[in-house]
Amino acid sequence: MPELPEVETVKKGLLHLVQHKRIAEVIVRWPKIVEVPTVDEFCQNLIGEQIENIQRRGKFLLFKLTHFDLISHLRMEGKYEYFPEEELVQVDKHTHVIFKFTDGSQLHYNDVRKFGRMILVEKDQGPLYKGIQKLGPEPTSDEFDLANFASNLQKSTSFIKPLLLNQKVVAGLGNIYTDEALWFAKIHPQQPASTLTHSQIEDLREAIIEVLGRAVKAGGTTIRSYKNALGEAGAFQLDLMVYGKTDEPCPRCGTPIAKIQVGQRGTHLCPYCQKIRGQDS
DNA sequence: ACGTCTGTTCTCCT
DNA sequence: TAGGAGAACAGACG
Repeated sequence: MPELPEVETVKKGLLHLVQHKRIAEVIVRWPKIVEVPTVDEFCQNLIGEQIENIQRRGKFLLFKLTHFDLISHLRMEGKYEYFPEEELVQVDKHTHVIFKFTDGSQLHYNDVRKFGRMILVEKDQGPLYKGIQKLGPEPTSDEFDLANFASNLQKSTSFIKPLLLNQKVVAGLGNIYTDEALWFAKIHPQQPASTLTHSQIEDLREAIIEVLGRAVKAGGTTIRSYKNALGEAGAFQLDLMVYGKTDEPCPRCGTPIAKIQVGQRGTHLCPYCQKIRGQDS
């Protein structure tokens, strides 16, 4: 479930449920989920830790504990599920990490594809983790300013879509919201980033901020729906314009939405609205 | 039944 | 060093 808006929604949900709880025990059922340190250290170090706060950076969750930062990335299908009491707990084959709290409640990390990762580092060292350190600005922050964005696009030799997906120019976009933002800005995903006109760059920046902002307000988007997972249950869903709408009419002009491959990723666009129309360079 | 696709990102290679 | 392919996994779909 993880682009920026979904992760933000999970963060809020988790904060509400587990802030100030103290960890009594941790069980790791699929060791590869824990990247650093060893599974034994991971479990040992977490005992007695209290969840002071939960933050988000790009698509990373950052649990601020008493003596550590726990970094969690959901990758493709990672989910958290909360059980208020032991009697209600359900462990299935995709439950890979179990956090038991001193009050008897539990937080489970489920991940069908096992791509998600957890990293435990010393207190306040989370932002130094390599995956977080290389992230571009948050799309809502002042850092994501037009001049800087434009300069990054001009320096690139790649298509605009793969560039937006790599997290370095701006953090938090994934396959869905990149397609949506490019549609709003009327930019073809395969337009070379360095050929975008200034007006296209302005439109794109606005579209990114707008699309992600609206998705955060809506509580994210669920493509495949699962029950009971944080950030999915009961949330409003953002209405998507192009993602997953292959052959449906473009909401702007009625032309059927096309699906193509761009850099290994399925890509949805309106072939009429989104023509490659940058300047030569 | 099999090939293809999937909300991600890391490593390896050129 | 930038960027493309493949990998890490499991399941849904036609």
